[in-house]
Amino acid sequence: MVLQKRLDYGFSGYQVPAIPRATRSARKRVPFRKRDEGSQISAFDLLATVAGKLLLDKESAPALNDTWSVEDQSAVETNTVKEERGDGNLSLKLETCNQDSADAEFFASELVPQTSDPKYSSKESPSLRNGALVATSNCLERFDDQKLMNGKIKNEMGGLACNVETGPSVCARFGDCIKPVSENKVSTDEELDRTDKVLIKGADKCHLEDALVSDVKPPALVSSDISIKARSYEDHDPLVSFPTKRDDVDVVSRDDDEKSSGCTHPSPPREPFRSTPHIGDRRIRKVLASKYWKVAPRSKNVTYSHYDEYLKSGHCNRSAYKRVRSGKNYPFKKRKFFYCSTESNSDGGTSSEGISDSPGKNNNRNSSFLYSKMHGVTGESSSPANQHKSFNSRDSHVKLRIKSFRVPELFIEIPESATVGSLKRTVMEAVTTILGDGLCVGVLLQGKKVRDDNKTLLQTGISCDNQMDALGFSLEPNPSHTSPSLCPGGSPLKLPRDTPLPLARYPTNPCLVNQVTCDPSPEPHMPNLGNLIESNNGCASSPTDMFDKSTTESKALVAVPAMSMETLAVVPVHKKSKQSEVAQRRIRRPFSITEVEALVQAVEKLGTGRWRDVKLRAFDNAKHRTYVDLKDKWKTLLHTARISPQQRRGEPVPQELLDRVLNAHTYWSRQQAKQPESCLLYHNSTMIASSRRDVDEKILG
DNA sequence: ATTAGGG
DNA sequence: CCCTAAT
Repeated sequence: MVLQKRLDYGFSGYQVPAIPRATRSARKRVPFRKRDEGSQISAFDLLATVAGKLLLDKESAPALNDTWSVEDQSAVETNTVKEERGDGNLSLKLETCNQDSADAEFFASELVPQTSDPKYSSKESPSLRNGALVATSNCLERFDDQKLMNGKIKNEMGGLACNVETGPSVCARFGDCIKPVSENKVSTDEELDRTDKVLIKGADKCHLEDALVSDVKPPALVSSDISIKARSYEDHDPLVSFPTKRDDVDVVSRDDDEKSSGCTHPSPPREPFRSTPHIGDRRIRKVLASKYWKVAPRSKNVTYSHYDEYLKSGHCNRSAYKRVRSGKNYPFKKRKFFYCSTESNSDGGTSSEGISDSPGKNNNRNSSFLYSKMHGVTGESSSPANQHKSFNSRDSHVKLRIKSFRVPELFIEIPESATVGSLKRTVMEAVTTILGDGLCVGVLLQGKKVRDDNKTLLQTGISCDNQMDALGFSLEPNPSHTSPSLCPGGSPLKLPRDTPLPLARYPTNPCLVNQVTCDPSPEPHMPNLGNLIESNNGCASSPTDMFDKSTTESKALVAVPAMSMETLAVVPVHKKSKQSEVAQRRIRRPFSITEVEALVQAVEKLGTGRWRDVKLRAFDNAKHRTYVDLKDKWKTLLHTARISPQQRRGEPVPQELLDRVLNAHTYWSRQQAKQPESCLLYHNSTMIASSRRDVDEKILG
């Protein structure tokens, strides 16, 4: 609880999947901008792979690498959304808390792909340009490899799945097999061929010709046990669906419909329906985007089958998908996620941008509403929805929809004199640090943290039958990364064996932080790293075991980019803007002997119980000493005076002063019992220990 | 806003 | 130092 208070801005949610454009509008978001250095792994990727094991679209990745900045403070405070640019970059949304200690929500969402840009469609993927991205992909690849080794990976193009729980091998996969339709497979399968052609045609008609890329979604990863699919529903990219016989227009409409198919059965069956080829034209997507969100009835599985098979057949082999990763096919996945719209989505529902009208869309839209509420859930329960019960029942798999992760809170304090730009930077850095630092995933059930990683879902009580609302996930700071320096006590957190130590994400020297923030105030500031630590503690019992399985993976990922976060996540400064921000604990400022002297003197004169007067008299110009502080100090002085010298700690207080404290205390105590006003009496009778000067002064006063 | 005390 | 209840 305490922690909460300290946060000025808490990032409580990280929304992984892209939010449909329409939706976005509803929510306010603060755009983030890209950072100069491109060498680090994107936070997004980290989240996806390491921490959240979420499958994210590659598309978004590029953006993450960039630095984010808050548009402006007001936006943050007001929860205003700034429109992100259409550059296709990922945008993060920062939502501040209007209420007291409410946490701000931080969302990362991907932008709707820019359809029109040809370059993306075919070859150059933004990622390539960005070194960071490259790194990412590598990491990802590793995962892929692992999976492959495990044999669990499926080649089909599936939707992204997020395996939260079990599999060691959970990895986020980004576009596994994506190829331009035209290029890839057409030749291979005739059947498919046909389809493809059709598709292409449709595309053309739509004027989408520039980029027809069929995106194949990565198959859902199925880990042995249970896989939670973040985007189960979305598995089928709308675009994919298009293969049907419809004409151009149809294609569009289809997309919408397709979504429904998203939920697939995890492991066992690699049903054709699962894999969904995507036609990857950005434009198309864009167009379709509106529809994506809608829930579609899964009627079309059949339709896909060909396609799926085709895909399975091996068109998407590893190489293919490497390729994909590296560059090209970002486009498809995102949508999937959200077929269940979040609130925003629902809101966005309004946004049907110029999309072609495809009949039947409305239906989908409605369904999306169901989820509208979920959006806001940042806290404990991330309410995964398992909406389609029908799917669940048959296999023992629990299907979850992870709406958002709770991200560890960050405390950001900035001097009022700071510029908006610095605020932006600060937030950016804080977020980046957190996100990039490697995260653990926490599982919350009924608001309680599930600490035992070894329990099965069943044992834990997580089952399809349960209200999924009770289940939540959280992203927690990776304890291993917490810098020892942060621990005041000097007892650094234990590092888990596996963790990569070398990564020092947080500045060792707190001061650095300050520099960054430019806190004008003369007073020393302490870094507020505490919250990080605290939150860690608060989390799971042993951070280490938190994600055993994923450990390996995460390690790798984390290590790679070695984020060079020069800045600390936490930036100390003072910001008092609102009550909402809980004040940070004031820095400790031990009383100097001089101060003690002044205090004692004042108390001798004024007596205890008149702290305001004491303050005015002796500490009027010491703004950091409040009367409460003085009162507290007196309390401790008294205590110190009463204990043996050996027990005293800190800078020793002259015995003489302590004696005076004792005397004054006894005297004033007595006075209180009797009559309040006898300063003189005190002087006359008790001043033995008082110095001459004191006496004089008192008398004078 | 202060005081008094417990934490 | 913080937090609160009680003034």
